[in-house]
Amino acid sequence: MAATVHDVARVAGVSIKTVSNVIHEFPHVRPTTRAKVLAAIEQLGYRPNLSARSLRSGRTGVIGLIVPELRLSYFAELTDAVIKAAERHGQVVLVEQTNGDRARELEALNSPRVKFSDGVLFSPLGMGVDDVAALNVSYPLVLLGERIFGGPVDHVTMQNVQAARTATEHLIAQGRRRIAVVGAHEGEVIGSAGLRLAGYTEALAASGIEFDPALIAYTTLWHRANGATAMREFLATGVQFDAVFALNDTLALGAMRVLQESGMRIPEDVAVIGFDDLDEARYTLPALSTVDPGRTEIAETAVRVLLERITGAAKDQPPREFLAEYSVVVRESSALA
Amino acid sequence: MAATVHDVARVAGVSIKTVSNVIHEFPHVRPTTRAKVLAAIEQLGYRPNLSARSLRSGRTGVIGLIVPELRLSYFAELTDAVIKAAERHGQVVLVEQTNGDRARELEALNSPRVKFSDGVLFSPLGMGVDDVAALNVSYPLVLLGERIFGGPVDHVTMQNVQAARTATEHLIAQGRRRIAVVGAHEGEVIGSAGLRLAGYTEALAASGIEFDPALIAYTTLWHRANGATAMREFLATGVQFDAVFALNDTLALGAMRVLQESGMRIPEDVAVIGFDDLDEARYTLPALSTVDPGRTEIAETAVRVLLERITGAAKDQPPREFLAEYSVVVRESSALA
DNA sequence: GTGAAAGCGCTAACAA
DNA sequence: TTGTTAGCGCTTTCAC
Repeated sequence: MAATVHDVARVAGVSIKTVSNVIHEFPHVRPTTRAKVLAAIEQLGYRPNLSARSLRSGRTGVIGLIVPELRLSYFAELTDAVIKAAERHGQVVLVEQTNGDRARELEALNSPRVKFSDGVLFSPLGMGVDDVAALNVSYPLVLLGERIFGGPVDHVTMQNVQAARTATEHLIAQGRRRIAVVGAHEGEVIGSAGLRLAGYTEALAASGIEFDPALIAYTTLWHRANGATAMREFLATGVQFDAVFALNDTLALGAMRVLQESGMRIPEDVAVIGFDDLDEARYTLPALSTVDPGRTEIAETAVRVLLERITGAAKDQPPREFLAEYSVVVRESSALA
Repeated sequence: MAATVHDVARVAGVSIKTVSNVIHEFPHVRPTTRAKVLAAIEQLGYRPNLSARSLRSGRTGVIGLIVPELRLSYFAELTDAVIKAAERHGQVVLVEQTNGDRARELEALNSPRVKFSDGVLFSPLGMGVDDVAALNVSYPLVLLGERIFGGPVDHVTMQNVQAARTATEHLIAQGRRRIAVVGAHEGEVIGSAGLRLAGYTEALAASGIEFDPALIAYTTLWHRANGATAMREFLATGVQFDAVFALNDTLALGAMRVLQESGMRIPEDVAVIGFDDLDEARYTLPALSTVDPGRTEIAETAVRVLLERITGAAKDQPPREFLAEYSVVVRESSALA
């Protein structure tokens, strides 16, 4: 079996307290003693048992991250950023996937498995404002995304409405007037789709452009295939448009593919802009214009805020709301030379 | 503070053993007693402390996954598959990133943080055969990828040489003779790049096509930008080619973009095939032909094999090698209508 | 069918 | 400067 502090102490000829002192780099240990202990640790291949340590300390050094699916590039890149941010704080990340399914999200929140972590970052997709009560959990929880606002926990998110409005204004500034939207969710008000659509309509209104329901394509999940399907339906109906605002990059890529297949030129015939600033948006042909929603900042803020709750540093604070800075990234797909 | 078994026992008016019996669904508990205990659990919001439980049981139910970067789609999709496979076995996954950096990989193997898990799935990129000794760790470890073979641990990988050979043969069957390679690693023999290149040369030899070093592009990391750069260099040198075998899909996408920019038609002028079968390969324009290396099978096998080691079910087995089934997925980028 | 008590490996208060 | 010891919350053996 694995060596314990007792084994180390015995081999080194000291007490376990001394071993502990060495491990924790207590200042007052005689160099010779320290050397003996280190030698014993080396010899036995001793590794502290983290279960025991955390039972004692009440902390595990693990934070949970609950996301829909790593297959969705946005969440892969978010998870990447969260792991890196956590690492800077000496924390390690346990990742659970919910598939964006409401029932699984609710279950994940109550799953004892997640209790291994000191706290949880939660990015729901299926849950909505009606489920806000489910966020009342007994462990530190930080909410991500835009499904739920005004909940009982800290919330880190992006400026969806503002950013979508700026993106739309960019298209309008390019002289576009018939701007199609891909990826709306029927009847949604809160949520990425609803908020981004709101930003779009705000921009139209501010420019005196009439909102045309025929230009709004509804999809369920934001997969590439849905962007493609939505675009095929636009083309089939014969509705005229000179720009596309895809509510995320993945949809944009699917839509671009269909536009190109049909012989449309991007951006000459149709300008396209996405949302998320995925790595791949930079390398498509044409390179995809998009909105950088501040993903890295979101990850860093989320980890920092969660740790403030875990350590109690933010004990007396009411639930807080953090908004990351966004920027519109103009690339080839929306910029006439 | 959080409730413990003692609190539950007190509220229910029973002993902690009875509480434990209820939690573990021991058969011989009187229904009325059981109900009382469940009520107390509910009332107190009791959740078992997993640190204590795992200290006792020696198992955490956590498996570690060490990968280069989730930003690389291949690893995002692999991680997705691993989490899903682990979930089927009631395990949860702790993800660490190494950036593919050798030093960080070595450190991750010895990091006590990873010791929280019962065992580890390790996918190195920077380490090589010379580092095989570092795999001698004191916890269950399963190796993924193709950087190290014949190590002291179970290894789950793909049939790189065979699959690359089949992919190349597919291009040859389409009548291509000047097949460029994108993504080779200078001097590498073991590793995805080396093995896939070997499959390529095998296919050429079998068809009596001469190997032309001018057709091999070397890159460091397999990012899209490198595929693009490699292709630009090909075009600059003026070397003739009628097909491209990109050693992974991401490189293929970068290369395709440059080919299209330069006015080449895919697949008429240049056929392109990648490797990995990423989700996105299905939705590019043209849809990318690729090799499905059996990622899901790899994830499932890896989790199963690791659990066999953790539980001791495979205690007496020597290190084993598992190869997933692969298949060439022919799409538009390599198939003349 | 239920209770009492030991101990998993570690940390830290207290003693020496 | 180092040693002794009491738990952290849980499971489980052994009594009752």
